[in-house]
Amino acid sequence: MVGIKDVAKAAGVSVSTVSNVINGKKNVGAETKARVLAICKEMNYYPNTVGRTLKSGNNRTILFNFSDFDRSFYLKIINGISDYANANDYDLIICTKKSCEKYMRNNLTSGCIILDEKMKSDVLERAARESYPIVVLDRMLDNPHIKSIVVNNYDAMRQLIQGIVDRGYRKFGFIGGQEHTADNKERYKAFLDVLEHNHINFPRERYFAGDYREKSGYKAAKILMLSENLPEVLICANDNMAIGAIKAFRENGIKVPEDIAVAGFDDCDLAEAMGLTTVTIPNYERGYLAAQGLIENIQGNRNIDTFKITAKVKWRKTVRDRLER
Amino acid sequence: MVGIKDVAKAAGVSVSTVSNVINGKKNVGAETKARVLAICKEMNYYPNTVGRTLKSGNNRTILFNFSDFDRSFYLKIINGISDYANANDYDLIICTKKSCEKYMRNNLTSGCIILDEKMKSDVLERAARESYPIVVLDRMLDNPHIKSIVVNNYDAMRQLIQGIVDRGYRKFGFIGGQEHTADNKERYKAFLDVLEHNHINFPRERYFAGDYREKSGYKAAKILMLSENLPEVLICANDNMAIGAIKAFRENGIKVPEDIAVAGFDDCDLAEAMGLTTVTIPNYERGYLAAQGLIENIQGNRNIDTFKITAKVKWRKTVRDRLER
DNA sequence: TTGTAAGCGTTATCAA
DNA sequence: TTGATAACGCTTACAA
Repeated sequence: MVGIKDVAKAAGVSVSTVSNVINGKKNVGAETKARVLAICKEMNYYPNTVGRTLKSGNNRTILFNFSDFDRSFYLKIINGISDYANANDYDLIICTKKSCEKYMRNNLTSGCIILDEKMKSDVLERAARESYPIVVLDRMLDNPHIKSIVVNNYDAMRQLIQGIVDRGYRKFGFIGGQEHTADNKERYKAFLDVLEHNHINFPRERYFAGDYREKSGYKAAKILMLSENLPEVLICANDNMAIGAIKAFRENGIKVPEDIAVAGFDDCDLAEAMGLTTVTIPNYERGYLAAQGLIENIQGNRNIDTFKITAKVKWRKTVRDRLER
Repeated sequence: MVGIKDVAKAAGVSVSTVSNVINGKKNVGAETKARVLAICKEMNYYPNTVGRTLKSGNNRTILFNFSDFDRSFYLKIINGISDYANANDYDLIICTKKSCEKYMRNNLTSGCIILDEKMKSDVLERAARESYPIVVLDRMLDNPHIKSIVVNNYDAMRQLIQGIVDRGYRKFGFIGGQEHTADNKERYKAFLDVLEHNHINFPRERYFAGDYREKSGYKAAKILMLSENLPEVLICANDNMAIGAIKAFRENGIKVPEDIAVAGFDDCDLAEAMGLTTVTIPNYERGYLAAQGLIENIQGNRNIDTFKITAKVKWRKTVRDRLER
């Protein structure tokens, strides 16, 4: 591998001169500069990031961590991050699982964005420091070097449920997601609050515990169908479960939305194709904002205020107006 | 940041001893080892990858490069790569766009897997070397340090088309993808070969040029509908275009498959939901095999034979048997 | 304007 | 069994 020394030798100058040239320092003669540059190209030389990083620390590189491969909206988030990073001349390293913890400790990167829910918060608290800001998605952390970017699940779910109430529905069913997640709690709380506000009773036996996966929605619907009378509408804490439920209904000859209406949350790819009423989250923008928030903090423009992203209800055909019969 | 020196000082030993301990060398006294380990934990010390890499070169890290965020099967490929890498104690760094070129030249990683079609082949030819093997997906490269893993598009398309012929179809339309890609050429060639073999005429005016995106399928279908008589079946070089075409047909009251049958290629998430007949590619497995091929080569078990992955036809309801009317 | 040399965090060699 | 020291490729004072 050709290194800075080889270039220096070939150009008949010292390594520092080569370094100064490739880093655009202006204390180099025009002639020397041209010669060195020519030789770099000729020898196909590229500075070694590792050597460079080790010395200087700062290297315009950020880290993104995720590990759930089932949710295709992750690609959109990555797209947003990638675009912002590129536009600002930062490199982006993405990693999955535990490698991330390692990279946070090295000065390979100058900061990171965390989406992986399996990443423990206390690890993040320990890794974050003045010279290593962190942005977390979908979780709230109170730390001077960590910025949170979260979706306003509560307001979006409130709008969805109130809209459904306004469309004449009174008898609700609910399939919850992974119970410990902040997402799920917020979504369920909004659901309950709106019903209460409208003096609508929600008996606990119409709550079904799922895990955000399609299968759990399918199973919950199967159980639901055992009961004497179906709810008028089934709210699911995410789209995957809603889709699972719809499949179960169809298999049993129950029509959506004629026999039961269904709503989800997330607006995944399938949601549009299936005509599922849901809540749409601007994922590309979320990634973009995360990268922006991180890079601003890296560059010293400190701002760790939590950013709440607005999500919007998408009315589609799995929920129709009961009053317009 | 706590470094090896800090640990050495705290433990009252030299840095080499600490290094030997954390690398599991056996030339260290049991007592010393225990003390050092305890202090590492206590001080929350993790070796710096950058320093380590700079010195040793080899660092059990591989690189994956992609840059198209529209295709959700990328996540499945990543999942496969990630699982194999993890199981073999390798770190995985994913990067998009041009950062990759940089990382290939450094010894940050020991090899890479390339999916990004925008990555130029000559760059890869230059980067590949004994100590830096490369695996390319979806392209064939003849280089002693590059292994190709490709999908057997030809056989799969042949099966699909022959199956459609067997189901009684004779009048075909075709929407092609990006014309320069190997994928597309192979798929189209198989299509033509099967028709010829069955003595079925395919007039060139029933070929439409697309670009693999949904919109181009939509537009092609719009144009198709201008003609006097529709083909009996429309073959699309991928699912996205097939979906676009189906949307166009539906908007114009043309029923699929009653008025025209449609087939795609890829088996994307939406394909199942829409009942699209297509070809399914085992993406998780593809990623897994790529990681395996790469790591084997890194470890000196040289094998650069091209690997052809078998894809399978998935018959669904957008193509029905014409004979069973 | 250019060169010398120290140092970034680690591992490897060799001597103690 | 342990420690001193050079080396990895680069940047950066500082000296020339």
